Amino acid sequence: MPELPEVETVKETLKNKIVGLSIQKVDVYYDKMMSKATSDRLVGQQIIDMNRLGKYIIFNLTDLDFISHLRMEGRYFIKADEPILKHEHIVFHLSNGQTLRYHDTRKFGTFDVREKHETYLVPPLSKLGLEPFQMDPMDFYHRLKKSKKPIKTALLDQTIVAGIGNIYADEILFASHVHPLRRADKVTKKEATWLIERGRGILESAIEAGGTTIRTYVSSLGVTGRFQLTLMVHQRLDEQCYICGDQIRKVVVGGRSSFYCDTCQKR
DNA sequence: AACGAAACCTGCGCGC
DNA sequence: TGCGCGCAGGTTTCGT
Repeated sequence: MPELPEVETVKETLKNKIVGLSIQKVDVYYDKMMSKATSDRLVGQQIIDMNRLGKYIIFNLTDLDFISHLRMEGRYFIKADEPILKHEHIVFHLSNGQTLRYHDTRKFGTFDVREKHETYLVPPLSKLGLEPFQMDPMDFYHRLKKSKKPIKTALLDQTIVAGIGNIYADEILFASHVHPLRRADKVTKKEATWLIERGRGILESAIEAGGTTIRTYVSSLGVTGRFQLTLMVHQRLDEQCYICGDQIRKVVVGGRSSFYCDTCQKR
């Protein structure tokens, strides 16, 4: 479910609530999600800081880094020590008596523990490209030049640029007037620059809005997002383009539903 | 090397 | 009311 802005919101919310606390016990209710060896390593560690790279949340612990990816539907909640709910798969017991709970309807989320010196040097984080905020537009242009994939697919490729998911990819393409099926190596320098710069703007706005886009996004602590971001194309099939009035269309690219305006976005 | 499909899971909305 | 299908904001793996 979450893309960079949502993950940033979750990370910031958690950071304000749990930094300084220690993990006293970890209960895993769905074994495939986290091995005993992994959960054992977390016990006794203090949460020193929290960071994010792309869509990964990084818990900086005393001796280790704990890396969490929410995939489609992962969420964190902080609760008192009360009965667990159906989709709560991992419960971290903290030193103030509260519990941090990992909730994931589809059980897609992943967890990794890394030695601090290797965190960014080994997968999964080592494989990530730069985020749009750090990406130089011309550097991005040259990366696109090497790819014959549709630009939509390239934007979703986390090794090319990190943090963009299906919703923001559609929005960024619309804002840059580029058709989702355009071959990546056919994107011009001007367009590559638009994709990065307008991408930054869209992601920043989304972060300011509390990381909300579609549906009832609920961040940590059960706080519902504010829905301040108006989506220009995503999920707007057959509705009118806000710019030209043409009908928004849909095409499947790389297996992902892609919404676009055939008039505003150049093929 | 490159691409799409399938896999990992569950729930929801839709048409019949 | 129930059933089957398609779909979901992600990523990896498998097969052609």
